[in-house]
Amino acid sequence: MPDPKTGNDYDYILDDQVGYLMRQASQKHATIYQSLALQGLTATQFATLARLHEQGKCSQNQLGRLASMDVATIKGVVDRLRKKGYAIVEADPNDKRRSLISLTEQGLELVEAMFPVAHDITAKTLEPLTPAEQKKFVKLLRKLT
Amino acid sequence: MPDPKTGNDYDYILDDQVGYLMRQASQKHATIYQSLALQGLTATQFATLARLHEQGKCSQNQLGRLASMDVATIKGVVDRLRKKGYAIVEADPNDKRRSLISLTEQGLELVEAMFPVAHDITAKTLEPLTPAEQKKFVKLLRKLT
DNA sequence: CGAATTTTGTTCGTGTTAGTACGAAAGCAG
DNA sequence: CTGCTTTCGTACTAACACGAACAAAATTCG
Repeated sequence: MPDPKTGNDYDYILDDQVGYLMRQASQKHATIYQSLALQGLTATQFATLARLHEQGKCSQNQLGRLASMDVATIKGVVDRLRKKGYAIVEADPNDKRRSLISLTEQGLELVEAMFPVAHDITAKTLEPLTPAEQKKFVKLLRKLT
Repeated sequence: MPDPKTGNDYDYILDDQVGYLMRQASQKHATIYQSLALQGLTATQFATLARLHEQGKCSQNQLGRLASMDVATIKGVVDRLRKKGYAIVEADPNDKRRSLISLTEQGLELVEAMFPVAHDITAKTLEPLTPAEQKKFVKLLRKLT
C-alpha cells in the first residue's frame, strides 16, 4: 500500500512474487538437470525426444505444439538434435510445406535411457518437499499452465 | 516401471514432470507480464530495478547476486537498462575492479510506477488458484529455491 | 471449375535471458 | 613480492518469443 507520507512508496517484496520465485526454482532445477542428464541433453531437448517417442514421426510445427515450444524455438531444438544424430528431418511427400521429424536409432536409445534419469531429476528437484507437499505442488502447478 | 515384456519401456509421463510444468507456467506468466508491463520492461529488468530501488547504488556483481542472476546475465541486463536510460554505470573510486550501478531519475519513476502493476501481474498469474491455494503454492515454491 | 482469400508450415532476423569458459585487471593475504 | 580471490569483460552456445517473409495447402466465392 502507498505510504501516506510520500505517496510514492509501495509495499512491494520482490521475494514474494511468483515470477521471481519460479525463475529461481527453474534455475535450481536446471542445475540439477545438467548434472544428471545423459550426453549433455538439455531439458527442452529431452522433452522434444520424449514427445517424438510418444507420437512417432510428425511435422516440426506439430512437434512444437506438443512440446509447448514456439515455432522458432522448436526449429533450433530440432536443428541441434539432428546435428547430434538423435533426430532425422525429411520432406513430407504429401505436403510440401511440411518437414517430418523422427527419432534415429541413437535417439531412441538415448530417450529410453533418459527416462529413469528424468525421474531421478524430478525427485531430486522436489526433494525439499514432503511426499504430500510434492503431490500438492504438482497439482497446483498444473492448474497454472 | 519397466515393462516386463520388453524391458525397455518405462512409465514416463512428460506432463507430470515438474521441470516441464514449470516451463509451461513460466511461459504463461511471461505472456501476462509483457501484456501489462510498462515501457516493455521484462521481468528480469524489473527485478533488477526493484533491487536497485531497495539497496541503492551497488556493484554489478552484487546486484547480480541480489537479483539471482549470473554475472554474464546481469551484465546484459544492466547494459540494456543503461541504454534505455533507467540505470547509470560509474567506476568505483575505491575499488577499480568494480563498477557501481544506480537508478536514474527515469528509472526511479518507472520502478515505482511498476510496483502496483507487478502486483497485478502476480495476481493474474495466480488467478486459477483459490486464495488458500495461492498461499500454499508460494510457500511450496519458496522451499524449492 | 477456377481465381481469390485464408490458413498453415517453415525460415530468418532481432532481442532477451541464461550459463560456461577464458582472460585481464585489481585487491588481498602470507 | 607471490599466489589467491574478486570483479568485470568477451565469446560461445542454448533457449525463448515475436514479427516478417515466403511457399504451399485448404477454403471460399464467383
